[in-house]
Amino acid sequence: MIEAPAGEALLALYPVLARLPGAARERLSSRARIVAVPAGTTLFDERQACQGFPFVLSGSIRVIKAAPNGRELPLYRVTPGETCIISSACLLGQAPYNARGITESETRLLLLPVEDFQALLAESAFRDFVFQLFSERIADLMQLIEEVAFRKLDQRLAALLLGKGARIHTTHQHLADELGSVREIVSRLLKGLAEQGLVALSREQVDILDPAGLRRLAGG
Amino acid sequence: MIEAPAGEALLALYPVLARLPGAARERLSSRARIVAVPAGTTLFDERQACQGFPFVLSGSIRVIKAAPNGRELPLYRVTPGETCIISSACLLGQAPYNARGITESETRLLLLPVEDFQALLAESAFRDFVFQLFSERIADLMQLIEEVAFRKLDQRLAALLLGKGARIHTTHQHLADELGSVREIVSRLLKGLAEQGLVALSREQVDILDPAGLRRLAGG
DNA sequence: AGGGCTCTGTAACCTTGGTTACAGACGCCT
DNA sequence: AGGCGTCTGTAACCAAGGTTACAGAGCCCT
Repeated sequence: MIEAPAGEALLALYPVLARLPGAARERLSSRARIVAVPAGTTLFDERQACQGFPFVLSGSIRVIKAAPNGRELPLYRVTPGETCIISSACLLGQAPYNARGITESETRLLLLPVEDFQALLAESAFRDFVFQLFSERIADLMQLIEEVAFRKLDQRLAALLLGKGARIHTTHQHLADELGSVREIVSRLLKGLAEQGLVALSREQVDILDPAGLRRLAGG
Repeated sequence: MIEAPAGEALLALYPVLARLPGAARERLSSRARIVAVPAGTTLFDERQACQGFPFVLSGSIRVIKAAPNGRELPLYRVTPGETCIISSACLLGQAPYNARGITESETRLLLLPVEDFQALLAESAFRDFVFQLFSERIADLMQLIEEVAFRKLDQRLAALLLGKGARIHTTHQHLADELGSVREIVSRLLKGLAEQGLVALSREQVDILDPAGLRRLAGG
């Protein structure tokens, strides 16, 4: 059973749930349970059957593809108010997961058992909601495929930096993880960017000096 | 208006349409039109608004991502009975296309105008159908991302060959196209496979000699 | 001050895959 | 037979990115 404060938060983040008929909401609140997991927890993994459908209340889930040799490629993130399309796809297609989901920070989520998710899908409002997220994510995945297949790493790095504000607090290792590459290469490329006067480097920090230049690099 | 024979074929390929209420079927058959397009026609392209939703009656559509330098990466194929998730996603998200669709052979399709597709989505049977296809394709796209990001070309080539029977009638150029690579590399790799006794090569033909060996290569 | 941790810089080297540039092979048509 | 177009083989070269292997630098803690 979900207590009032959590229920409020849930409805604020997922307004679609407020539009459900009473019975569906009853079922949701009686069957789902709230879990708090620390950062770095693996919520699901490749070839595993889907145990439940997550609504993220706080924190975020990082969904990645892991290579046999240990490298990883981030696919997307699930933040509060969003849903995880891989979970939806698995539940819909009765297929096992084909990616890994890891909490990025401490995360509170509402976990809905499989059968109840199926039941919820009978509600057209909810179905439309999931549908909408689906189509947005598809576009993201297309974008990702394009980047991985066609863009060079310096372009991808430039694009990544542009999405993070003027002063970025991070490590080279972390940037490499976000690109699915390795630390040394990112250091090399960052040095190149610095030599072109596009960024300035210091410990755990990257300052964007020339956003327009970066954009030019990223877009070519 | 769709004549009876085409209507029969449509219902046979897309049984979900037979389960629609009368009004929806009326609308479908009065508003959709049948088009026959020759092989190699570009049906839609990147950054273009979606003009209609296609049901494939015969032939097939090859959906690809095109790189600025002219190379292409196949994303998936739409064959009779399937739907094009990119089209669905565009229509749902009001976004422009982010890939290119080209007929692979002479293709007959039923083209449904945007508004009518939206209306059709109100029918839960149809929505479920699209949903299902969506989730299957998502899995395919994940697979593709994994291959492009992590697999070496010889592994991908091996996997490609395995999906085509024991005697494959094709050109190196065509195989390269399917992998998003170039002819010379495919020739080189095929030579390698032949030297390992996995395949035998002749003009426009590849014979699989050792499927188990190929599988081992593809899977590692 | 000294030890230990994380983060960064960097050089040498290797593998993969793409590019360029031909030469020959096969098949078909006239 | 001669000519042409497509398909294949192959070699030399190149660029990108990954791997290995260290050396320092900055920081925190005791």
